[in-house]
Amino acid sequence: MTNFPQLSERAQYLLKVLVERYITEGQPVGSRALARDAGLNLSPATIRNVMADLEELGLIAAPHTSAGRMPTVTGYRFFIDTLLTIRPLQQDLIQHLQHDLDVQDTPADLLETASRLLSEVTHMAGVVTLPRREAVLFRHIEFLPLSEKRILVILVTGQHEVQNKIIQSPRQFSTAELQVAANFLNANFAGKELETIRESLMNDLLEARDRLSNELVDAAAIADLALRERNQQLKPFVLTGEINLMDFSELANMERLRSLFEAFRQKEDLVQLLGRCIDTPGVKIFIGEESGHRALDQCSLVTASYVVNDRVVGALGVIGPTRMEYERVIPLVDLTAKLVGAALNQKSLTLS
Amino acid sequence: MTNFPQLSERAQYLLKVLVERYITEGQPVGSRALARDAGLNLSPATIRNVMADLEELGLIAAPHTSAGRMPTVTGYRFFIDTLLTIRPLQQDLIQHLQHDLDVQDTPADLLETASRLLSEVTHMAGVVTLPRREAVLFRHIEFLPLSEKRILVILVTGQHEVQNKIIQSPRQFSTAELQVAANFLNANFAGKELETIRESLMNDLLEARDRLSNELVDAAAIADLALRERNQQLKPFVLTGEINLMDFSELANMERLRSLFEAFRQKEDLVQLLGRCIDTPGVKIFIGEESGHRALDQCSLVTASYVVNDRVVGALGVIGPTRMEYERVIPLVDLTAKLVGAALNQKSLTLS
DNA sequence: TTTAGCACTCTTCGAGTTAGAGTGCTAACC
DNA sequence: GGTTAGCACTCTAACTCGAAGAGTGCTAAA
Repeated sequence: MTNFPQLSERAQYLLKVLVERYITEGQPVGSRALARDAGLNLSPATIRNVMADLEELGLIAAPHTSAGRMPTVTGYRFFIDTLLTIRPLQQDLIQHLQHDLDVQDTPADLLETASRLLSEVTHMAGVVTLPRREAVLFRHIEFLPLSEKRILVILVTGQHEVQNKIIQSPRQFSTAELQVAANFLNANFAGKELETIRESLMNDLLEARDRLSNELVDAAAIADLALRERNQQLKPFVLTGEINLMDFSELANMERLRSLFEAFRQKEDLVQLLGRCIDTPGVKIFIGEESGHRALDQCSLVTASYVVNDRVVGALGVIGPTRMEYERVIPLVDLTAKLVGAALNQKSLTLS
Repeated sequence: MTNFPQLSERAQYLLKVLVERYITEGQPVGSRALARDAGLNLSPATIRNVMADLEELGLIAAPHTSAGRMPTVTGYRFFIDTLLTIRPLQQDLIQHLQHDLDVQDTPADLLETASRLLSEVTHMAGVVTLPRREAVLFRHIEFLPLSEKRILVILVTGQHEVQNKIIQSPRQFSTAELQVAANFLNANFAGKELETIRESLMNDLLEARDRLSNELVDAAAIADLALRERNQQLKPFVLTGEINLMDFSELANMERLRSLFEAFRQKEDLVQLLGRCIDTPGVKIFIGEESGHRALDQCSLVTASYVVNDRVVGALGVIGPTRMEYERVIPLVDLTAKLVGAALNQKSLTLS
């Protein structure tokens, strides 16, 4: 956390007023306007002296000589860390969130809803990572024969997530054979970790191929294909409301916007950034260049990690211009993360 | 099809050259440039006379007095309908498409790939509707108990599509009970139409409640919930590469772009438009305002319907600025539609 | 029918001007 | 010492102006 002990109470207060005004107006704030807003009965000249100090410290800056001042990244940082007065969420908004995030639905739908809510409430972009699962527990598997050697695999994990893919089997299997294989896997491995299952199957296969029943060999072969490389990471997060960002004048520049959207499409930068949030619990904020990603230079990212079964497994947040109403966004992101965590908690309780 | 019999061969040829040049250059075409491009050994003055005629007929227009001419919607229409020389696709591109669209994958992934290919090859936006299924055939169902009265339903249809949702059952069921219910449904209804199954179950239930086994009553109750209202229509098409559209100067306008992207998000306009394509087989083109949707005013849409089992079930295409290389895009869309149809055909052959 | 010639129109771009906003500095004030 | 009025200064935004360039339409001649 940055600190500026050399700043007087008054200077801090004036910085706060300046940032607040800049956030609502979007225009550099001049000394006259600030004098009026502050309500301290000080003349613009006095204010100017203070502003010069603040500029000296790198907290505010002027786009050019004869314009007012606007907060720098450091200025925002200090504002958020020590000056911000969080506005509690309105009661009806809280209820709205609780209602929408409590519906009994698949995890995928829940995250989609969360992302949509974040973007709708803030008029910015909402993002939610899929929960991380170091331990993906096997719950249930189903094989359906398609034409020739193709098999439709349906895999249900302990988190009630359903994945399906088509595999090419080495030879054609009958419905009955596949049923036997699925039954075997379901009966013996429910609740075990996915990778462990594969390994153990492969070991059995190598060690004792001769002594095993044909069914078992088949089951192992298919299971190996079915459990190999899951495609989870292709869609690492849900992003909603990107186009809201077109409405902000500070982003309304084709090149900038293009590279921002390109970053959203490529996903890597955001994944990396959201990954950093998962390490630390609570709300985390990246202002402008703090993110370290060019495309996000003009943006801020307010995130919070969400917790399922006492483990931080994902992060969600809001992406918008640096000039955003942090005092509203922060509690919103915070609450949403808690609600998402709670909703997912309910879901992953049992293997009944 | 529009026709202009009053146009001389020469005038038509000049129109063609003009449109082609406008498409590649993006600038209004003047008489001097057109004279050079046409290679007819005519002076600019002569060309000007012809251009005046073309303007009279509403085929070209000038943005202002002293600029060159550019095609109107009518001009593009006439160009496409009667002047266009289709450029055959390059052999390696054809192979690329065949390869990528032939991979054995789930239908959802196939459509995703098709959309991506369309956008990547054209540097515009690609769109693919999900196949329409009047008759959704039941193939297989699976019930997994979650906490309390919640049940995870996995439904596989005849088209190898996997849907999953969570339902609230009237009372708690054991794994075994659910297994019995699923077995009953799988054994008796595979290959039947989804709605028919629901109706028949409900009828049985009403007519002969007393005489039926408890298992059957339970199975019917759960199946009713499980088969009710599928959420297919929430995602009616796959759209890719929208951000490519930001690179076109004629669309590089915040308001325009914003409303275009908004239309993409709301989906209705596009659904309606693509729906119109499903009625007629073959390639269909909407130029600018022809689409009848404000947001698409500056865009053209080149679509083709795709056919599975001799039935037109979907459409796909490319969205870009009216100024696009139709002679390349048309055969691309055409071929892609055929390949998608063929790939889906293979998949939905059997219930084995 | 084609073409050269020419007057005309319209856009684009840079230069020049002005009005306004806001600053920094200085000197006076409490 | 903190505060303030006054003032010169700077920079932007918006406007005008003029010149250059592109392209047209019309006319009259080939």
